[in-house]
Amino acid sequence: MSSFNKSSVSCSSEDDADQQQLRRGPWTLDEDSLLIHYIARHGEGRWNLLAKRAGLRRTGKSCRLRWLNYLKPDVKRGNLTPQEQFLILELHSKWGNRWSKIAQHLPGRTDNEIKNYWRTRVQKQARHLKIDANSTAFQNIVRCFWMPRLLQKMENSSENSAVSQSLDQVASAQHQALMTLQQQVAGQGPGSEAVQNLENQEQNSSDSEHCASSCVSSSESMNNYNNISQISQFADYQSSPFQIVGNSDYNVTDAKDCYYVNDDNNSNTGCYDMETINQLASTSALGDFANPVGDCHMAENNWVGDGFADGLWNMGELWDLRNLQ
DNA sequence: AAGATCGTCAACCGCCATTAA
DNA sequence: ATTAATGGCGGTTGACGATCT
Repeated sequence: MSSFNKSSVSCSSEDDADQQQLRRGPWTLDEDSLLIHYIARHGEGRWNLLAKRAGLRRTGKSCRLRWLNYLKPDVKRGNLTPQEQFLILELHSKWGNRWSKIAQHLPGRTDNEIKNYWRTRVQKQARHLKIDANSTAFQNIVRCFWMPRLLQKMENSSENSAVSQSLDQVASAQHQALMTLQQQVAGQGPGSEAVQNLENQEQNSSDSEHCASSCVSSSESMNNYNNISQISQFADYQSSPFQIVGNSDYNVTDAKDCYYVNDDNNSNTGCYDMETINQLASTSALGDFANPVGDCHMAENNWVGDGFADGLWNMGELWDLRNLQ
């Protein structure tokens, strides 16, 4: 932490003297307490002034950051749920590194946290695969492997692990699925478009529902959302987590933290939130979605876990897959 | 057991947009 | 209209604990 405690050159002016006294680095409990109590009494804003009046030898920016990212009461801590991870992946595919915008759709999560998640978990996988995290190939891998796994995980958790598969079954299913994938990919031309081709092949399949259940594809992911919406049609509309609304973009309402998702073709717009996704995961219909059958069928429960790096990508097998590209 | 390496995440930095004077 | 202050955002850094060798 020594690098944070640089002392500035002494100066006669008052401002510079203040600067010299500014603290950096990790916040102490006392500082946290000062900030919390001051904001409780006077509210947020005017951060530079706040810092001075609260007796904090910190920059206004530092105070703001500490409050927004850590001290604010509604800041959620702990591991991101599969639902949250799913949303991050989906929203990032749509908006890119617009962390703040993405964070608006994950109540209690900060842009910093989401950014850290992306860099430490998602980009790491891209690095291991030696693929650019922004490449189409990687995005397709995310859609075809990661997101369905998250949905599966959501479903599994919603079932309270009542139904458990044996490890042998899981390993066998995944192995079989991978073999299928590899066969498909091997049949494609060279280059990083292999997975894309695979996905296209899926999309060109005559069985559109099968396709939808196999990949969560980005520009096409909205179609899958529509599939979810279709699924919702089977439910009682009063209690359905989806609502049809006229919004043309992702949006969030203060009242319900509800996500309005519209596809690019201006058809159905689904409104859903974390709870919604949870509910969906518990439906048998989504079960099909979350448990892809056929060409992209992967069934390893641990692919998506609290520790992403552990079993999520099954790196060796993805390596094989990548090498076939 | 100890050093090296890795992963996570809080915090900082610089830039830009907005607002107030 | 201009300028300084402030707020917000995305990128980056570095401390520290965990894991590996």
